[in-house]
Amino acid sequence: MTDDRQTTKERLLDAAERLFAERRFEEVSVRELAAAAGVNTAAVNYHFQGKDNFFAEVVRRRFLVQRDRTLASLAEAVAAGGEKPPLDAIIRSMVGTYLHGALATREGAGVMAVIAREMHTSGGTHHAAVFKDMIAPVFAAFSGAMRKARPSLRQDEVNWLIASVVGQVHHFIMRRLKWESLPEGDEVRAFMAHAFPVLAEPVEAYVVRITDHITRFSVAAIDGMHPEVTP
Amino acid sequence: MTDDRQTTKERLLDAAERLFAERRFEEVSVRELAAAAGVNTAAVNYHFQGKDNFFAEVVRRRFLVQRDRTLASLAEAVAAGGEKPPLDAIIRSMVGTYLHGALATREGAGVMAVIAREMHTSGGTHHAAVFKDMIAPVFAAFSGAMRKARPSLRQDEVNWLIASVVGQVHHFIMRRLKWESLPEGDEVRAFMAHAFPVLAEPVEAYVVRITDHITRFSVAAIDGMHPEVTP
DNA sequence: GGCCAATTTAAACACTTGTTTTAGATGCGC
DNA sequence: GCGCATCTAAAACAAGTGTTTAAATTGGCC
Repeated sequence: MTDDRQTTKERLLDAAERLFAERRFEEVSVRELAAAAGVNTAAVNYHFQGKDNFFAEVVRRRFLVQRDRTLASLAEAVAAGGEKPPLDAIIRSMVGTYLHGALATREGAGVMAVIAREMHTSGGTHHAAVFKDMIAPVFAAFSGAMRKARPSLRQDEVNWLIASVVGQVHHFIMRRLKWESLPEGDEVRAFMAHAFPVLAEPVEAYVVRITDHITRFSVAAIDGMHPEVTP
Repeated sequence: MTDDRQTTKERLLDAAERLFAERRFEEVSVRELAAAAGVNTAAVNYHFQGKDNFFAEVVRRRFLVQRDRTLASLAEAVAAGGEKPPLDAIIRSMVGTYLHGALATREGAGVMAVIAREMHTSGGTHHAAVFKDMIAPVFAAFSGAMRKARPSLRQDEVNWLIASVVGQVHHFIMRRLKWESLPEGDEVRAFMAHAFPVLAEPVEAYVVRITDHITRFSVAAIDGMHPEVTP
């Protein structure tokens, strides 16, 4: 091999991360993965014993990093807030790191997009692992932080609120990904950009702007639905 | 043919509506569609000139009905409110009919699920038509109604608010569809039902409950972000 | 250098996909 | 009954899938 700076295994994982970011599992063929990595087709099966395992490995390699980043950011926001951290900071932390991880970071982008997509599908072998290792811990941490910020909230109320926040986050992630996937002259793309000029801005600006909107929208909603009893 | 109560064309359309409701376009094969309809495989190509056209026909047959139902419900809510219809009624109408159409009606369920899914994918030939005929008019009507209810809102502000509402709606639709697609003993399913007991209830109850939550959440958010100037 | 295991390669395999072909059945006006 | 257009049927087609095979190459170690 002329370029020995990476092993075949690593080249495959990197190429897969890139391809799976923009197309779903079934839409990317093994031959295409191998070609993008510049390796032989059979390498996928030799090193990973099948496409399924390979995909699982691609996801697993990155998403724990992203999860820990999210948890760390949340923990920081909680710690900075003292005994009763501000709700605003908690939601902003969650939404911000999630959006950033899903759209702006080169490393995590693929995986987060995968998760956001797989969340919305029946899913094969992977979904149990993704749920247990990624979604459940983040959900638990988010939930705990919110109850610290608003101790009067019941657990089931918190669950509803989180669902509304996550729904918005996913929607804006998908909206961006869809927009990016449309060709330059597409009329739908034009329509979207007209209604949402922020789509045309660089991804970092998009993330900041969306984070701000979701945070303010959600905090206002929570304060309105569950007003704090001011002594 | 022994059962002449439906033509081959109609049987195909009905079967397709059913199958496309739970699996995406590429996941359902022509052979399977034909088998489910009890017709020959080649019938799809004979009557519809290809799988793509067939799919487009399946969607088009129903989604205009759903669109008109949504617009009618919204128009009614606006009309009932007089000069300045209550925001609550408008959002409840939109969210309610959308959720109901997507989850509870046997006829529209498939198509709405398709749209909710296709909204979040690159999409092939269909997406332009879906956007122009379905999403754009509904968006315009929703947007107009909201500006009637809150005349002080600018158009771009309304767009942001609608995005947050729609994001929630899609999320709760997908959550239900995902839950229904999971097998009885699945641990993810158990986790979801534990955090959201309403998932275990009949779909009508689910729709009502979700509609209420999204409406109250969103109205509180809008009132909090853009308080009305009370003279 | 020579051996052996690990890796890479090109080819083939078994299977599924959407579509086309070719022949046959059916229904209807005359 | 005949003729004709419509429809259906089974089979074949070409292309693509994930995977396996079997030979070739590589790289380290004695």
